[in-house]
Amino acid sequence: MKIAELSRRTGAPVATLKYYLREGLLTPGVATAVNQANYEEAHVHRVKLVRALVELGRLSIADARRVLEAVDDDSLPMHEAFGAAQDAMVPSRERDGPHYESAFAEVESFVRRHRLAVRHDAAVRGLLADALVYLTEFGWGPPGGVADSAMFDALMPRILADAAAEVAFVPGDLDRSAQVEFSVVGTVAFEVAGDALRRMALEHASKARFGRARPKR
Amino acid sequence: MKIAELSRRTGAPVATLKYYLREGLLTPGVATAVNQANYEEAHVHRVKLVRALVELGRLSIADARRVLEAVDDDSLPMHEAFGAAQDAMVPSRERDGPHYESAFAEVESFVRRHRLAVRHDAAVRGLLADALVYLTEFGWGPPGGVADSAMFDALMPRILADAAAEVAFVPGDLDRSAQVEFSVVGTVAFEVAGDALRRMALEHASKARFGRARPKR
DNA sequence: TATTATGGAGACTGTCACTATCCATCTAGG
DNA sequence: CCTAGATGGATAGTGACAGTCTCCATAATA
Repeated sequence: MKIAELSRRTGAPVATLKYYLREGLLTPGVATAVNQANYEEAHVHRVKLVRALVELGRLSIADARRVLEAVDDDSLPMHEAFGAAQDAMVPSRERDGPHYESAFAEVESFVRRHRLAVRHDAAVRGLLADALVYLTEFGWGPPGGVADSAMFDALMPRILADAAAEVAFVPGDLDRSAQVEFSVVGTVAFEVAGDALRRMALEHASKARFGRARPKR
Repeated sequence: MKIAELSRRTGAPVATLKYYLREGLLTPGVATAVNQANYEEAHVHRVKLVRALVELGRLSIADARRVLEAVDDDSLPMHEAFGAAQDAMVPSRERDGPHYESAFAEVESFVRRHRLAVRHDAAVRGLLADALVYLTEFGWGPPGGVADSAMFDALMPRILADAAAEVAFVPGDLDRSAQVEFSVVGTVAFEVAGDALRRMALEHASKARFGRARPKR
C-alpha cells in the first residue's frame, strides 16, 4: 500500500508518518521507484504500536524509539528485551539528594525482602523511589519509611499473582519480537486500566466517606 | 521569609517561583513594600504540592492549577472537590470514533455492574476507555469486550478495598482543603508506587517465564 | 554607603511533536 | 499520450509548553 492508505488505515496524517519515518520509528517501505514505496500490513501494525506508546503510554518519541529498538533487536533474548523496554518506559529525571538516597535504600530493602528478580540498575526502581520521596514528604505512611512498613508488603502477593497472569497471557507461539511487543502493550494498557479502576474506586470510597457532608450551608 | 529562602527551602529556582506566581499556582506573599513580600510556611508547602503534581503526577501547569482550585475552593464540599481534582488529573485528549463509542459503553456497563459511585461525566471514564481501545486493538482479552469479561471483575474487590483504606487514611481532623490536598497527593503518589510495584512484578514474572532462554545463540 | 536582593513585568529560550512547503519524479484517469 | 494529482525526501516552520532571562525602581544588609 502507499503512504496515503497507510495514513487512512492508521488515522495518522501523512506528515506524521513521514516524521516517524525520519525519526526511525517506522522502517521505510520497499522502494519501487525514487518516489514510490510500498508499505505492508506490518507497517500498519507498527504505527498502531507507536500510537499506543505515545498516546496511551505518554512516552516521548525518543523513549518510544528505545522501546521499539528492544522489540526489533533479535540479538536480545526475550527477557532482556523486556527489561530494556521497561527501562525505556520510565521517564528520566534527576534523582539525587539525601531524600533519594534513602528512598533507593528503601527500594533495595523492599526488593530483597520480597526476593524480586529486579535488576539492580532497573529504571523502575527510580519510579518507586519517586513515589516514596513524595509520600514521605506529605506524611503518608510512618516516618520510619513507607516501603519498610507493611503498607506495600500486603499488596505484593496479589500484584505478583496478577503480573504472573499477565505474563502467562502472552502467547507462547509468537516469535520473540511479537512477544516483546505484546508484553509492552500489555504493560502500558493494563497500567492505564489499573490506574483508572483505582481512581474510580477512590471516587467511590470518597463518596462513601465524604459524600454525606452538608450540601452547602 | 523572602523569595530566596522559599527557593532554598523548596529547591525550585526563584525564576520558577515567579513563574508559578504569574500562573496563579502560588498566592502572592504578603507585601511589606513595593518590592518586598513575605512568604509563609504555607507557601513552602504549596510549592511542594505543585512539584508533586507536576513532577510525580506529570500534570501540565494548567491541570495542576485546576487541582489547586479544587483544593482552595471552600464552597466545594470535600467530595465534590475531590471529584473536581480527579477530573483535572486525567490528561485531556480526543476520544471519538466508533472504537470509543463502544469503549464508553463497556465502561458504563462495568460501572453499573459494580455499582460504582462514579459520576456519569467523570473524566476517569475516558482513561479506562483509552485502555480498552488499545487492549482490544492488540488482542488482549476476548473480542467480546475486555471490560465485560471477568478480567477486571476479579480485580475490583481488592481495588475497592485498597481505595477504601486509602481514603480512610486521610486524617479526619484536618480542614477540608488539607484533606483534599492529602487525597490528591495520595492519588498520584500511590498511583506511581502501584505502577512501579506492578512493573517490578512484571520483570520478576518475565524472568520466571522467559529468563531461562538460551543465553545468546 | 555600596552591595546585593526583591517584586513585577515582559521578552526570550529550548524542547517537543508535529505541519507545511518544495520539488523532482511517478501514476492513473481520460 | 497527457496531465492532474500523489509520492518520497529534504528542509523549514509552527504552536504549546515550562520555564529563564533581563530590566529596573526600590529595599535590605554589611
